[in-house]
Amino acid sequence: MSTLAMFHQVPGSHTAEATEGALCTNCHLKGICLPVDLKRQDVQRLDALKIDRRRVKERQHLYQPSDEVRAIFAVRRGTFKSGRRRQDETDHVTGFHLPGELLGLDGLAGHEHIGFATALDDAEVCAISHAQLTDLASGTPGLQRVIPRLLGREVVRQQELLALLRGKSVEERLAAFLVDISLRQQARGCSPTEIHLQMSRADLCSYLGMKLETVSRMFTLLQRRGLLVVDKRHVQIVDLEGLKLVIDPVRMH
Amino acid sequence: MSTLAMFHQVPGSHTAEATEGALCTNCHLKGICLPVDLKRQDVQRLDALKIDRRRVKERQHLYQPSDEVRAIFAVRRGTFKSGRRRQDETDHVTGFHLPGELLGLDGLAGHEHIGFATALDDAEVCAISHAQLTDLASGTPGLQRVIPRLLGREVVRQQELLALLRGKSVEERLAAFLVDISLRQQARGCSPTEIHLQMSRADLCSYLGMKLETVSRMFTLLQRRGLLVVDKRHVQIVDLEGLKLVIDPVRMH
DNA sequence: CGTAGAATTGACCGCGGTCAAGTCGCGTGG
DNA sequence: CCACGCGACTTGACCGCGGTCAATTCTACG
Repeated sequence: MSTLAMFHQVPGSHTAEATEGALCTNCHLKGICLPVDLKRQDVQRLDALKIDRRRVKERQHLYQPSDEVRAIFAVRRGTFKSGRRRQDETDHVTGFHLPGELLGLDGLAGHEHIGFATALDDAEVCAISHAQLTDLASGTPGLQRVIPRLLGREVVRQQELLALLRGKSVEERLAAFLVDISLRQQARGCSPTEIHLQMSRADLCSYLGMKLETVSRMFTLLQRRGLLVVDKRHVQIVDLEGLKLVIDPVRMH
Repeated sequence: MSTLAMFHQVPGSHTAEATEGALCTNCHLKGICLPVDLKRQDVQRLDALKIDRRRVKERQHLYQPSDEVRAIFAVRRGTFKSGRRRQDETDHVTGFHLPGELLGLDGLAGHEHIGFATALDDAEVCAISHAQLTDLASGTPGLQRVIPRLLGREVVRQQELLALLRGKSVEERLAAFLVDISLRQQARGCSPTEIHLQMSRADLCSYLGMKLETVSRMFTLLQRRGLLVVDKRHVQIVDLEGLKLVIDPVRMH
């Protein structure tokens, strides 16, 4: 039970990082980062984990393929792209990660990362080491389920993207992406209509499975229809409901 | 530590299911089902879990959307398809599961299944309940990592499919699928060249993100090239290396 | 200024979806 | 026994979406 001992200390008491105590309890992102039904006591126990903070500058990698897996990460500030490097050296983006979202869950499968995570702007992450994950697993019943939950969410997230790429036209895909970003911004208190895209068109087309020119064409198409106002990487959603209608067209056959 | 007590009993000793003792140790599928680096003692501890067996007949569901999540499953016999039901009532297949492979990991995200799993032929599964998963998490260090590992593998599996649908042509996708099945059959001691597809063309095209007619066309195309001999759902791979070359064409631009 | 990268726009065309007809195997019933 | 229907699969003709190639604009930066 020695691993549990650390849970019983008063948060922010006799540790060197006393000034950073109660990291999770005080974090404004905890509603996004953690499964919703976590009890307050459980969150307080998370504070006892001495979670490392790490800054990552724009265009720098948080991890790369074949890096040793040491931790999973939660974004505190900034935006990341994550994905996999194919054998032909081309990167395929499989996700964008806003503050409060997790990174590196695919690393849990083995000892080496098979993908990459890159900061799209100056960013900061919380790193939860493997040792700390083990502590979580040995913790109270409320905490034991945290890791499987988070990984389950990751699986679901991938399935959503899969469904997007399979059934939908390029226009529907871009609309779905914008609505998705809008909802995620809203979830963290940002405007659901004013979007500043941190990623390049190249990243976007890699993620959405289409060509750079097509992304461009679809932006202008949606703009022509009065759903968006696009100015480079700044996108203003004029008609959010109309955009949602684009995603699920009424197909009859 | 009470949850650990059951690990210390002798496998197959004083339990009602004595005749089924040492389920995992004696299972010929354990090399596929479990992470490879699991120690023999750890596998023996798994035997102490009273794992339920369950038969599922052809075309019957193992679980469906909105079913309560009670367990994850390992295929013992038969083949399953799994996927998600879209709001327009169409099913999208996201995976096929051969003996030794796991099912229902997406359910760990919440209390209700969001997808379905259906038997393609008469099948049998091992069901590992949530309570047993919790016991695993509290178990020895070797076992604590099992669940994150398996979920990590699931995430990776989805990423592979994602990459397949994104970058590849329909021809490359079908070739990749056949090579994948070939490798998985080989891993469980079956012939890597003689394949009997348990799934319909409709399931296949749903999985590969193309239309039924296109699947048919690609089968005949690969056959015309001398890579396959196709007879309904029986596929004989004539030139496995040639098939692998189809997957990764040398693109220069 | 000159150069490079990011983004947009246009012209062209091929892959793969759509529609339609045809084949094969199989169970059902007259 | 064949007729019939049904579902699974195949094959062919057509065409539209989106990829390819190329030119242009615009901003950033040295």
